[in-house]
Amino acid sequence: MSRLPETGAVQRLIDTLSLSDQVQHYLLDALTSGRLRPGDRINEAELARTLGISRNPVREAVSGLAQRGFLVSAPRRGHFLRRFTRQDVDDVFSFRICVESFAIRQALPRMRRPDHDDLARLVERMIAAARAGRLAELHQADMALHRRICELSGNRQTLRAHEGIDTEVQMLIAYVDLEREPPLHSALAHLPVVEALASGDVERSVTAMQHHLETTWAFVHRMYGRTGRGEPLIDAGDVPPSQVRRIRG
Amino acid sequence: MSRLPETGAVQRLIDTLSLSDQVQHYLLDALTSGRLRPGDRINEAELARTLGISRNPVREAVSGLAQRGFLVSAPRRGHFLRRFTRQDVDDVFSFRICVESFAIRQALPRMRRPDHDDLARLVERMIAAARAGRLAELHQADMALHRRICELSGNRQTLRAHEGIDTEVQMLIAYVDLEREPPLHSALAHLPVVEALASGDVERSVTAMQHHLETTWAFVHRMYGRTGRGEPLIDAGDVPPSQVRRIRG
DNA sequence: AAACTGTCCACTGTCTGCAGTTTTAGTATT
DNA sequence: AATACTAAAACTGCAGACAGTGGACAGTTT
Repeated sequence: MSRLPETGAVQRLIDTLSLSDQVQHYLLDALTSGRLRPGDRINEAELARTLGISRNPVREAVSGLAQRGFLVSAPRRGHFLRRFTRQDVDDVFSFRICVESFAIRQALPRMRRPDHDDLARLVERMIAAARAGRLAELHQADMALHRRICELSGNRQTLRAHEGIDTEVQMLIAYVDLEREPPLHSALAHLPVVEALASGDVERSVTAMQHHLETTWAFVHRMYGRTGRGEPLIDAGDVPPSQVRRIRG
Repeated sequence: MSRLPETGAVQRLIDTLSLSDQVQHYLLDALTSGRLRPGDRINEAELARTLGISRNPVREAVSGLAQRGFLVSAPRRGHFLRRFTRQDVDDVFSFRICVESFAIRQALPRMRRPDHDDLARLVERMIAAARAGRLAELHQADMALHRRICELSGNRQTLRAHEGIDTEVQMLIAYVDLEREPPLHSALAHLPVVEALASGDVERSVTAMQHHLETTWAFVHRMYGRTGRGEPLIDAGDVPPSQVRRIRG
């Protein structure tokens, strides 16, 4: 059985992802799509059975998501989807403004004509999608736009940070299936940003982006009950159901 | 035997971390202390034997570190400690400035007298350590100071991002065992930051911090060979040794 | 009725074993 | 001697299994 020379290369294209990675994507999709809801428990064995694989890849995937902060782990009890408080919303969005502003500052001086065209196309796609009522595509192009700006910054740390934020934002808006901004409004909101970028004016671009993000922030913020900006910083939101264990009095 | 009210807290001290977590700490220490050098391969089986445990916990730990970006994984070939380029240094430090400036902006309005005292004590400890030549303690207090500011910001995203940056910085400076800044100079450099914070002036504080970080940046930057800010963004530094595989023919 | 105790079940954390791939060492060939 | 080829060794990725822990429930006691 002479192994073909290309086998290696072909393989690399086919089986690119390990089972663990596939499980992670599966879970991330479940998380960001709202199929899994905050507080939900991840049952490793059951998930393994469902996917028809052993528990090892599942464990690696789940443990990775926990380390990245998307799940909370309770030793010997399992992993749970995070709960979110109003403070989490504020933390994520304020930090997001910080990161994306920084991305613009680094990206703009490096951007060339085709890059600007890229962004413009994305906005056009958003508008078209919004008009046609294709919300999924609108949402996807939205993320792509923000991500692209971070890519253009050329700063890997920025891009990495943005990935985390992005996932978190999706989780935030997934489980309050919100009447969000009117789609078209949401699409048009990106226009000033791209135009400012095209003008080459850094400060104007940053301001435009900040304004856009603050608007989104406000929409999401409104969905979350009063959970206390002023509350103690106890990691409260994260306790799984029955961990509310009585402190005997 | 009536359980004492503190039982919960005590438990948390007693019940040992999972093996995976212990392995991760072990590896993180190896990474940041420079005991493992860039390009080094992690041999799961060997590590498991060394620690006297099975490969599963090791795999989970390694996989987690890879997902957090501290190791690079080559499918079916193993995990390797990242290599760093000059661009990595620039990315990390410019982003660090972004994050810590943001941390100051959020932290300062929330800081009270005891918080300022905390920071002041840390600087004193640094100076004392520097004078006494206790470099490890100096280094530790240094990290604690920066971390404390992020904690005081009350923003979990900021704190999380800082943890990643912090680890990366330690890896950066661990493997070029550099003749760094003179210890005392390094300690004293934090004084303006803490003083500015105490004055309550946000902009002055941010400026002081930026200046401090830029100085450190310059020191580290100097250690790294010319690898090209202008080079393509190919993830080049990360290819493990023998991946330079011959293209037959 | 409330609280405590003991038992049972489900699940996590960990271990051992196997298959397929990559790497390496050794051998043959030019 | 250097290169191409081959066979063995090593390692990763995954599967299956076991032991110990935590949670739920029922029975008992105050």
